[in-house]
Amino acid sequence: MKAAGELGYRPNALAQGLISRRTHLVAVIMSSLTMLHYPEVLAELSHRLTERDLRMLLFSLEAESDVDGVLEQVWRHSVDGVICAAHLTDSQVEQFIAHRVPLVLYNRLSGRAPATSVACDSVAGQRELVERLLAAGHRRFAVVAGPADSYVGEERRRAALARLGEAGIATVPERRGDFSYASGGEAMIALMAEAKQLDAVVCVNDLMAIGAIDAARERFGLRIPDDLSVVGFDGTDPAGWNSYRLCSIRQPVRRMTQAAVDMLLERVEDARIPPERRLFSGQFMEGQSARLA
Amino acid sequence: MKAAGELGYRPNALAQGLISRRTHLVAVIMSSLTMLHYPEVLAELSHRLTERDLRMLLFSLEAESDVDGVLEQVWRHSVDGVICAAHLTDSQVEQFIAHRVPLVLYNRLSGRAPATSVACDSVAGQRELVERLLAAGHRRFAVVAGPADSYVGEERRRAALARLGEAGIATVPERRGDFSYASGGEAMIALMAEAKQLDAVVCVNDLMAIGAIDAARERFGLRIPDDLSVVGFDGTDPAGWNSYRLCSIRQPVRRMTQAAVDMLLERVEDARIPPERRLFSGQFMEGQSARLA
DNA sequence: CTGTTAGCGCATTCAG
DNA sequence: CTGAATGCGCTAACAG
Repeated sequence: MKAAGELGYRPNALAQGLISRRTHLVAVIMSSLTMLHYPEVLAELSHRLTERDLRMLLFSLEAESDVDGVLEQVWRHSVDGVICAAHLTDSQVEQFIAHRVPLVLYNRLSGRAPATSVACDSVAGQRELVERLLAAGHRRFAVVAGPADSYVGEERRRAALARLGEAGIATVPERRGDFSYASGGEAMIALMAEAKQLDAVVCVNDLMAIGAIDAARERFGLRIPDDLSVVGFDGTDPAGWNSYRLCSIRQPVRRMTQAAVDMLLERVEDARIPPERRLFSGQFMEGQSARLA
Repeated sequence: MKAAGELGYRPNALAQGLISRRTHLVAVIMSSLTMLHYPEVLAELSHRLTERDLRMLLFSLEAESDVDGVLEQVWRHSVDGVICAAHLTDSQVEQFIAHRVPLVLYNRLSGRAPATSVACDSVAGQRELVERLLAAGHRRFAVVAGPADSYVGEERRRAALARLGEAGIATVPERRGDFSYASGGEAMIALMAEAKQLDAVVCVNDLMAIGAIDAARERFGLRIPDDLSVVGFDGTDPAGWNSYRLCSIRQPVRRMTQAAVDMLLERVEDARIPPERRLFSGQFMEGQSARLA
């Protein structure tokens, strides 16, 4: 043992993994890495994994259709588990059970197939945002939604529309973006063309809200929040920049990633632990992009 | 073979790697994942690696001192090669040679120990920025530098000061930040306190430039670029946002990551290929944050 | 060309 | 408690 250390011996992780059936590898699957909120998630995940003596095998998807290719690699590398922040079909979720690879879904729930997941409560967060806007007297709303196939995007959109419906506001102009800055601006411009007058624009993520604000200011000379309120979602760094001071819901990324890693590791150590869903509340950030009184 | 495919057989990557000595694993080492420029690099790297049938083992550093721990893991996992965007000491670079693991440095050069690297030409880029500012008549400059131990940060800082020196401008107030938005704002405030009057602030990255602009506007009511010119470096997404339209140098991330992967793979396939340095020119982005005429 | 065997570097078992 | 044998799943070299 001492001689080993002295001459710089390192156990070979491949051989160890091959025989012990524990590779200390966790695959992380993410859709769009550049989507502003994900870098923070990734950084936190990386640290939480390292703390637990796990290594991260990162897969990012150019198109959602690449998932099968990624899963192929995942099986071959006999990872200890997978954290997935991309859309999985029921059949894909079932493959994890078949391959006996523990899975934790990040910020999304599974469909029919039950799976362990950790998520930020989009519904509660989105309702709170709308609620506050309503309380401040806003009546003419518009929504900038995400792609129809985005889980969180749709959840937030529906939550916003539902809460507006409860307040008797049934017709709400909508536009879909792709979560990007540019699409937020385009949505804003389209909405302004459609609706003569707007009080508040609800965007399902911060980046589109930022794009919307920039477009509202530049194209229409609107003052935020005096002429128009804009709210976002996620609580990313740029949301806090002076130029925006976005009213948003901050996801507790630290605790969520911690939970994801903990839940995954539990199931690595005991595969019989049943699926579990953990929902975290987001924190309301008042900012200055919405008139709230 | 057909029966194999039918019953869903997958070759075990561990066993393959153990015997063939090719794991198709590439370790990517990055310092601060949240540093705005890196998510883009990471996304590109991921795609370029996937194209070449390689998987990414991602290590992010909380502190630069973690490097040794990371390298330990790297050796154990017998990766095919490493792409490193974090600071390495000469002794660490030499360990790669000893372990016969090909290494490509990203946006940094090695010290004494020769290593393959790909980088964006900071000196040329920074000189171009300063040059244009000088040509437009700016004389009273300030510099917002990065941490003293950052390779690119120092390179850009020295390039800016050198070019200013050539123009006969010897005394330039300086502040160091940590590349973050907040530190850019703080540096701006400190510089305004020190210098009575400023024409241009040269920031060594976009994020600090954005922070500086926000602080200049909010704390001092300055109009950019009428009252003050601010330039950044990197050409990240937020630099292009309407609120900033930063004058900056865009790094050709796509080509740089492509080159990094290509150069690495060459050396995986033939370990005798000698070290090589590839320097890419950044592209000047005029933006609207600097008065250039 | 198909079928067998050795061994990659370990952990785990068993005998001594 | 120390030491030798077995096999994880594969590839490569070998024999039939």
